[in-house]
Amino acid sequence: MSIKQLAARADVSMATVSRVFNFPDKVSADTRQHVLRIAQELGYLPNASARSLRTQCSKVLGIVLPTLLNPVFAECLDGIAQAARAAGYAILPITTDYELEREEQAVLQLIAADVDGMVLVVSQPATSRALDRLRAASLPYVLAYNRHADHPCVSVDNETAVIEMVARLVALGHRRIAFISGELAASDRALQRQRGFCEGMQAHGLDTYVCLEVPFIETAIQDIGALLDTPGRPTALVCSNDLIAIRSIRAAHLAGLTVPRDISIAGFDGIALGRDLTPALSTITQPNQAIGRDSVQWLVAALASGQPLAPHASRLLPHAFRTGESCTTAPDSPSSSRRARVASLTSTLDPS
Amino acid sequence: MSIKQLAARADVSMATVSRVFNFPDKVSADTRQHVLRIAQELGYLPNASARSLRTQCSKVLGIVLPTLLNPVFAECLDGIAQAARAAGYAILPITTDYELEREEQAVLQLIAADVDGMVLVVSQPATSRALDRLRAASLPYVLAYNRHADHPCVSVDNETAVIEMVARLVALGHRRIAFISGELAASDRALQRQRGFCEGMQAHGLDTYVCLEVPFIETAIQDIGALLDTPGRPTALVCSNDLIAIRSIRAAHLAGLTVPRDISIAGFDGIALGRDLTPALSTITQPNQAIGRDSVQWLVAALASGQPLAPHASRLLPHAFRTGESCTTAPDSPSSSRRARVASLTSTLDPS
DNA sequence: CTGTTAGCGCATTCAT
DNA sequence: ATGAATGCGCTAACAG
Repeated sequence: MSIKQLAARADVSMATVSRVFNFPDKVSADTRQHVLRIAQELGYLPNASARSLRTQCSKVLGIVLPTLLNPVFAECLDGIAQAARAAGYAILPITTDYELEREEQAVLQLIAADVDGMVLVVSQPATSRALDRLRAASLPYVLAYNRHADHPCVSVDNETAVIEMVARLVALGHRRIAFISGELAASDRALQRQRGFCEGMQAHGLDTYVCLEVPFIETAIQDIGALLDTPGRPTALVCSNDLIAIRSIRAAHLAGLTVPRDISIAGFDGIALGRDLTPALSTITQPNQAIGRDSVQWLVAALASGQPLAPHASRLLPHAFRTGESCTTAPDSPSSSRRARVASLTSTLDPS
Repeated sequence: MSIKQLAARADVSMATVSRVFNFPDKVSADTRQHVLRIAQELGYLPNASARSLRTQCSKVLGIVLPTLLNPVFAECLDGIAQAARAAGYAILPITTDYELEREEQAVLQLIAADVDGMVLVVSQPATSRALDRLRAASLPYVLAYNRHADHPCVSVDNETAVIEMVARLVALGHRRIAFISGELAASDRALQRQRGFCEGMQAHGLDTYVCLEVPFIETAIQDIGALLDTPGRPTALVCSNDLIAIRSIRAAHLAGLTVPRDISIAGFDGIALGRDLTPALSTITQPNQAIGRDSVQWLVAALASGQPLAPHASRLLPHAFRTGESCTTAPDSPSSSRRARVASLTSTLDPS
């Protein structure tokens, strides 16, 4: 079903049909109804490829994400999809599994696919070859979760968030606090969060702290278990993301520890599932859907206005602290009375 | 950068350039190298819209899913993305939030987007208007998770799986078993699973069972809690999916019950996260990524061969039982000794 | 308000 | 092995 056939059936010109769909106002009400009726009958739908070719804009956004298996990015993609739909754009998502080579391939494929712009989550904006390609093609893009002065970014203040989380744990009496992260080289977020942890600890004069990197999910729980099996084990863990926090809770359980009675565990990301866990996950929440939504809206606005996306206009969205049940006062802390523990179970003494 | 410009720079015809990319063998090695070198320099990438328009095939697959916020579909989409990439296809995913109207809109949008075929998860294949549209457009498609004699489907045997799960729980001494599901009308899977539950219970002469529908996630935990607060409360719950199982564990916790000591809870779906939970989720696993992968491979094979997708060739992928820690012997069962309970903690007495 | 025409970038005849 | 010409379906000038 092409515009030509429809035009023939409706006994009007192709241009009129085109106007009916693109500028309804520029057509008399009569002919508009007429054309629409026949279009309905014939099941006519304007062909996107032809339109893209002609207008040089595809109404498609390329999306580059590390993975969909981490709910953080699934939630973000959900936000992206919503915003894109609202703005009349389709999305073409590609996952990279944190592999730099695939980031670059993804960008090349999306350029070839004729996308109007991209939203991407890369590992390291500073050194990304994918971004070089993007600039070479002078395609508009927004980075989500990443943060870098030379690129337009939508993210949260990872460093400050973790500094604040450390302060909360310290206020709960914790002194031996460890930081658990995935592969640090895999993302700038992980590095920012670790930096925040170190700064936060030093700010409280706690300079002998542990940072544990658990690169492989297969062995993560064992590695964390080993840390918890030491005599001077930490009384609290700050985890670089919620999935690691969940595994840490499991590691603690396998080590015979109860969360939060024996050890407090905090996450980062605010995945929705964390609310439903037992114990409910205490975590730093980012507005994942909003990060996706805002990235798209900013990109679309730039596309519409023709204005370039200015890196200095990058947005930091607010983080927050979700009071769950996985953090409470330190076991050896003076305030760690029975009353305090019971209260923690009702979520009132969580870091707040 | 168009083929014309590249041809001019390389001092060959457009046709030759086209051959270099589509039929490298039909060009002499010399000119091929020459053209490729210049293409590299100029950063030439064949334009997808133009190619689609010309060849009438876009190398894009439309994907229609209920939501990405349930890890089941995120995992499935991951499998879809992998298989599509391997076959040289891009994907255009749209989520519908279980709304029939949006299923239909999605299909129309994807038809207009010129996709070569679709993989979709619909609510009710039997009555789906979206599928009508698809047949009207005579576009190849495969249904994932759905199961219906008139459509090509890739799914698991939901009914049998739940029957078997009931048998396992009965073998563990459970008699008062309840079934918890989301909105039954929202999907054929939910109905199949419930049917399996009823059959499974009757097969053991347990005809007084409870089926609880918790349509709204906001109140789900409270609704389940109410069920658990009754005197003759169930000793085991079979949940229609893993997210509900996780919420049930929480509901049990809030009701002062410990899982699995006081109550056993089983899920359905096998989301990866379930392994890392505490207690690890006992659940019926489906091969979510494989469901996505197989759907794509079948669709792509049909596209390549021109053969239609025969509904009777629908595939049932094998389900399995993941032995977690959320199920054990019934509290009032004779075999529910201390030893049995301890063993259950080490995952050896889970339904198996 | 409506019709005619040209061309977006490419793959594919048909020549050579 | 290579080149010239055509049209996929559509929109945007321009003409009327």
